[in-house]
Amino acid sequence: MSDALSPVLRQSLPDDLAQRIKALIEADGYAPGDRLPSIAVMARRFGVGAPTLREAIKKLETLGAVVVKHGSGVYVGERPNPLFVPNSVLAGAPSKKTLVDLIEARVPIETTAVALAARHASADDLAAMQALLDRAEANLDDDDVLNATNMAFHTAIAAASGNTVLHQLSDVLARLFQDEQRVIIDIFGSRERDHAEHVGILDALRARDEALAVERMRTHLEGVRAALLQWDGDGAPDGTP
Amino acid sequence: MSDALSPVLRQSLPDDLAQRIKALIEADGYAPGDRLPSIAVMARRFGVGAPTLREAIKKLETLGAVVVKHGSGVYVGERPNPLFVPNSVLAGAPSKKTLVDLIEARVPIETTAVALAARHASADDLAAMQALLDRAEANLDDDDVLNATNMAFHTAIAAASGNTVLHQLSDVLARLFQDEQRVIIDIFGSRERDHAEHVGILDALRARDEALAVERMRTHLEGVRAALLQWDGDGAPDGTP
DNA sequence: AAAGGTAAAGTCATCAGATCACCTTGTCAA
DNA sequence: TTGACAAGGTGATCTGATGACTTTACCTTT
Repeated sequence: MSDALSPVLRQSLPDDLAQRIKALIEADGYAPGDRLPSIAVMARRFGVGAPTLREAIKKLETLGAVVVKHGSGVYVGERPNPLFVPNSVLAGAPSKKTLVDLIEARVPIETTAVALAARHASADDLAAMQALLDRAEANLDDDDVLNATNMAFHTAIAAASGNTVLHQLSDVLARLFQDEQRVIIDIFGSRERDHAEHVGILDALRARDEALAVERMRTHLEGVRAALLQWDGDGAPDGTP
Repeated sequence: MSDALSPVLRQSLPDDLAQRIKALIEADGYAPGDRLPSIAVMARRFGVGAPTLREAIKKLETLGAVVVKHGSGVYVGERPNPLFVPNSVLAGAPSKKTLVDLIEARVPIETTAVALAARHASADDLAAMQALLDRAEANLDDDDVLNATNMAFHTAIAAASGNTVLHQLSDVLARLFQDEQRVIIDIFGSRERDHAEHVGILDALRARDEALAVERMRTHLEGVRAALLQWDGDGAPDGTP
């Protein structure tokens, strides 16, 4: 029935190697940040040529499993085993429609996350969020830092939900949204309002008021969405139909 | 302030090439399935060595932008520009906790998608869903086909929502869940019930009954979640903390 | 003329060896 | 102690060549 006598399901060598390197990382207990054996050594050990091994490493690098530092070595990535990764080779800026879709998708995800966080957030989680808000408040005039910090705040909430998938989802979506967030902030000068809303969300979390936290998160995101809709964006033509 | 005189922000050549190839695809109007110039030709044209170009292609392949067929050529992928891609080098099976997190994350996403689908689904969308359900019903005894078809049904709903991000999210999450879905189906023999629930959801969509569709989708997913919680899974140790 | 198999050309897969660029570290001098 | 420098390790990239796989065109056979 199915393709029986296929050529032993010949997976490409680099793909196979990527699996093996991944297995090696797990088996030998390499931790994030650790340096792996040099490419030359690994190539010899696996009995393959260096260029082939490089392809395997390129794949792992694309998936965030490893980080390659020229002249230094190959290191285990911070999150060596993510469920999914953002596309790092996106063509041009996302269209306005994509941005709206993005923010609309964040609403259900982040409201769910904040609800769980209201229940599960530890004292440490809350402290970390507070630290982020403090940092944001101290950098209301530095858009780079502010933007990164705000993003980290949203991600911290998702992390506190205790749900790995929601956490990773928030992380990826926020990252995709990041660049454009800057533009929006620039245009609408919503720095103070955003910050105030963040504070409100954290307050609700501290009070363990799930419904309030959800409502404030929803309002917050809807605000961004409204700003986005007003904006006469000149995003590149949508490359992802 | 920031690192001013960095070495011109030297991006690696393969990464740079990946961008350029992507740009080439867009600029020259290559459509999904089209064959790109041969590796040798592209290498010459870009003025780089073949192994280097291969690394670039490996990256694009990992991100789903292109598909490489041995002895045939390099082709543009079906979805050349996804916002994110599932990790194709996951270490071992996901833990039970990850699976529960996965299904819990699907609830807000797919209920939101089905709500939008109730409003926006076209006649064609509904027909496509019906076709999938027909195919599922005809294959209740073939778990491979059944599973793939059910997954396609969920994805079809998300597609009909009109929201690209929700669509891609559903797609990726369903794919991550797919392998384990089989185990669950096997254990709980929920083939008929699942199918009936799918039919119910489609009925609600046809009736444009948003609330009902949402409720049925929620019930459906909660059922899977409940089954999962009952299951004494022996998933591999969680590799994604 | 049609059908089938075969051979050739094109393309990806992989290797080997070498050179250059970059980072790290240890040494030596001030 | 401090600073500069020099050497070794490591990744980055190129060239050139060989093998494997696909596709296609041709040629033989019926």
